Amino acid sequence: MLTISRLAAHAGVTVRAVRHYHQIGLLPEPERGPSGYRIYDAAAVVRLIRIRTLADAGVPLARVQELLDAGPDEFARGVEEVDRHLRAEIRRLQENRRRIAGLAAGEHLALPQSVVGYLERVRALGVDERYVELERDTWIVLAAQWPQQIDEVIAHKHSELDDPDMVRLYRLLGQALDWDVDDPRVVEIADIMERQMRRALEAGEVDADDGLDDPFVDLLDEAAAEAAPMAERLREILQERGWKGWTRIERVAEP
Amino acid sequence: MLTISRLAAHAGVTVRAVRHYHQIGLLPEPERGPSGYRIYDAAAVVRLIRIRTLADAGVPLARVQELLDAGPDEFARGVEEVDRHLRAEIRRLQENRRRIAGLAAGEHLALPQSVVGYLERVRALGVDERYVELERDTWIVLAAQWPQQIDEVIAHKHSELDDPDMVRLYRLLGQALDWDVDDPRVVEIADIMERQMRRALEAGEVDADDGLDDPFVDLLDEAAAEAAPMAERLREILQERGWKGWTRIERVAEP
DNA sequence: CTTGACCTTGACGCAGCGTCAACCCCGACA
DNA sequence: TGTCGGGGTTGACGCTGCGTCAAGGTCAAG
Repeated sequence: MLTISRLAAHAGVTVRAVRHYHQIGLLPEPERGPSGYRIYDAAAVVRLIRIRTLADAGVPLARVQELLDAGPDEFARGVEEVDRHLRAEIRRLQENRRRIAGLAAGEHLALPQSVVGYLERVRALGVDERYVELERDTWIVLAAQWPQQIDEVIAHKHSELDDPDMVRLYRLLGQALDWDVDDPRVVEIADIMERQMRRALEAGEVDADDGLDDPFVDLLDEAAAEAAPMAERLREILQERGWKGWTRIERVAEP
Repeated sequence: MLTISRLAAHAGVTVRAVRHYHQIGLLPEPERGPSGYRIYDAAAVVRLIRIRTLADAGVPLARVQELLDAGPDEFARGVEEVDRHLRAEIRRLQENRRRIAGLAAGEHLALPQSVVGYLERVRALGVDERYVELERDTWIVLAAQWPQQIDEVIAHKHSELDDPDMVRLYRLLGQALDWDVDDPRVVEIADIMERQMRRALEAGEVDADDGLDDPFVDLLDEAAAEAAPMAERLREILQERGWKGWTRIERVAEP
């Protein structure tokens, strides 16, 4: 005869768990002794061990119930399903581990390796850290939007950085965070941007059907603009010259 | 400007989850429009994606809070810990998969491969299926008790089966389930058992310090005895000859 | 002006137990 | 024989991370 705590110990579970299994009918209530104590036999140990084996594998207790009370064929099918579930779960965790791996390197979360590498290159150019952080946040959102295409997009951004004109642009943007609203140097930024936008447009690199909806693009532009006082002035200049957009380039009018 | 459902969609979570994060202070409550609607900006999307990245990795929300609001060093340490946790979880699931693998082969749950193989051999000898199930249940309990040593124990049981005397014993035990209480053939079983017990004792195979407590051994014996009417008679005969025990052999008196 | 799709707060529900609380019981020791 | 420590009993609330009504107010389109 076993008391509840000895039963639990033999099966490697807690007393509370055993009582819970009684409550939900997973383990039948045993006879009681004259004192009201539950009195178990060896069969209860066996059943309890089976329950734990399935439960440890992540099977919900309700399903455990079904499986243990089912015939051998239904049971076999259930076990196969459990194994599929385990495999899927393992894959999910491994995927998460890969994603987590990038941030241990220092970048602040939720970015694929490729983007982290790109940001590091930008930082190495001497671009202001605050600007790098702005870019980073935009990339976090974009990476969530296009989990597939992000590596390709980043590869293209990398190639853009081979152009010294683009490097100069980044450096200027970094400095521009501290400029006054009417700093005249904003014109140089506008010049470079116009060159680059024109080049991109001619190279057919501008893709209007990028999976982003317009209001969302506006929101990203707006967020970027909030960071620097001169942004509004830059927008005006570019608009006068027939350009619109930041996150996504758009040609709105011929000059 | 984003409404809650568009925010949720951009980050790949449910509206309910976003509200939950507000409730627990994980995501700050944004401004409200004149209608009382929440109005989000791009920063909220970024924060929300970060939250999900950590939460998907199994980090409890309270810990997510701490990590996101911590400095980069504390953050790095936290991420490393998360990775350790992920690795441990993956190992646990893989271990469960191995355990589950055995039962897919048909045996009814909670047994290591070695035991499944042993039971199959016994079954192949033509031993009654009901008796095999009795053995199986005992092994489930024993395997839970000695997860390490079980393979060794089973290897020894395998070698015992090389003895035709032992094979005969198993077959008789299978048949004996249907015998009457006073069937005279029980004597043959007792004879074989005595021979085997004596042999085991002389070979030094009997280990009193096996990690099982006495009441538990008695319980297992009792459970086995309940299955067949002749069991009690068998016990008496063996006791007269100075033997005790079934699950564990004990010499109680010289003849 | 009506739809139908959104938004709001508030509340209860779920698994799988952990953790009191308040009480009873059993065996050992003085 | 009392008592003491370590069992047992039921009952109830707590925890995480939301899902899911309910009972309304709002927004944009037709």
